[in-house]
Amino acid sequence: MKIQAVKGTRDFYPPQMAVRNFIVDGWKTASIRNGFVEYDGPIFEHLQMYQIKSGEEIVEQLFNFEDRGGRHLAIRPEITPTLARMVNQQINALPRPIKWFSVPRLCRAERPQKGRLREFFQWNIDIIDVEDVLADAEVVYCSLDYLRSLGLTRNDVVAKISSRRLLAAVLKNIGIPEARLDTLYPILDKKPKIPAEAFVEMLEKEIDDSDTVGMIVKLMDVQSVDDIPDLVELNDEEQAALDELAQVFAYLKQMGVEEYCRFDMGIVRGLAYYTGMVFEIHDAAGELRAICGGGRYDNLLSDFGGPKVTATGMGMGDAVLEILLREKGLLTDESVPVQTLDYFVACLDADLFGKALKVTAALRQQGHSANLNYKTNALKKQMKAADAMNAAKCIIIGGELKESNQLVVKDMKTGEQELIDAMTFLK
RNA sequence: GUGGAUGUAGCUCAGUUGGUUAGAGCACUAGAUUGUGGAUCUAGGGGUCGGGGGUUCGAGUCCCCUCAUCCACCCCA
Repeated sequence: MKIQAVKGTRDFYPPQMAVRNFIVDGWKTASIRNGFVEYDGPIFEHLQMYQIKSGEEIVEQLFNFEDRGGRHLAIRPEITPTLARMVNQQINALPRPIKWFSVPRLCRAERPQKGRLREFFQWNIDIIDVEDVLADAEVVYCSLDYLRSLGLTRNDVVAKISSRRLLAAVLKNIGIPEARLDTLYPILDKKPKIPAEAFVEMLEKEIDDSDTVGMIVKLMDVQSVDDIPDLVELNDEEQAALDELAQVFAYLKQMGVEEYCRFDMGIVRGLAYYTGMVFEIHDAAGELRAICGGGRYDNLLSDFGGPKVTATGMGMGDAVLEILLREKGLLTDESVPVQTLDYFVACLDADLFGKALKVTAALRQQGHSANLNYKTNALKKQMKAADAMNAAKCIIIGGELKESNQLVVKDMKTGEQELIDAMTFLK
């Protein structure tokens, strides 16, 4: 009976683990560089927690189960609800603003596809209790900061930024009732992914008035924030939303990443809970799924039973990122840092094996990484083993130990070797 | 849930109009070489040809079913 890995999961053999660590370590380093501190929660939560934000239907997309106490639980498909729960629990004790990051392992019961798996890692950063759009700009900046640190340039990636608040205000202004907005968002979100005619067709199904449909199409094609006043007469709410978005861009310019950023009315995000700036970072060619996405969600904490505290954040999965980095030649199996060994201890004579063990243990005791062959076979074999483990130095225990209590220490890189008194290692 | 493609060794793949005991390269193990690593050469281990059924004297090859994987759709927190 041969059992294989579960659909949509990956095995991380040492080479793949090195790649994963490369990505995850980069995320953590970028987070810390940008002033975020790490948190984590349990990998399963009450099923109900995911229904608050995403509705009843979400259940079929989750791995859920009942525990022996009859609790309905689910493996986490995202960490934002956990974050909301944790922050709410200690809201009065936490120093503000809260800038937290996490790299949770998540599971979703979806059909696997390119860049989309059933188990994956996702870098999350969130800033809580900062009303100023500076927090939104910081989230975008931090995402770009990481991508830039990998060697991706403005020719490789683009941050597409828009505003839910602006979109809602404009739609209301052209006569869309507020209650219709939530059904419209997923359609608008699709616009960049489908042909223009299909987009119009979908809109016409929802909206009877063809003038309104035409206006929406025009709006969605707007290339710059400055063009919006030409299309609609701005009311106070629209003006405020527009100013706010302009401020996001102003901050990003001050931080020197404006050439990565672009206004894009087509960035809507399917979910209802976004309240302000929304953004996605895509590969410049637009061939892959979004590398990351996020935005402001000022109502989430109160939806989870907490006080009304503002929040903004982003999530970046490892799957699309890895595909992009490999395509760009910024990640190969050879380019990833490999695990190395400080000392490999080779033993030439079975009689001396006890000494070899002693030296190895002493090296470990001193804080070095050290390893040895379990069999005393040909030196050639042992050198090969040392090489395979990326040993920096190889200690050879042979006749010199018997004759003058000395060991051969070979530098594996230069090939040079010297005789050193055994006591140097054994003390 | 829908559609398409693909399943032969750990990996990448060959395998003729159906014909005897299923092959190569890489990887792995050992040896050439009992005191010196990445190379070379030699040898070895490793396969119920995804699984089941059918056609046939005979199936890796043809037919049916099934399972799995990948890709696209749906969805995408």
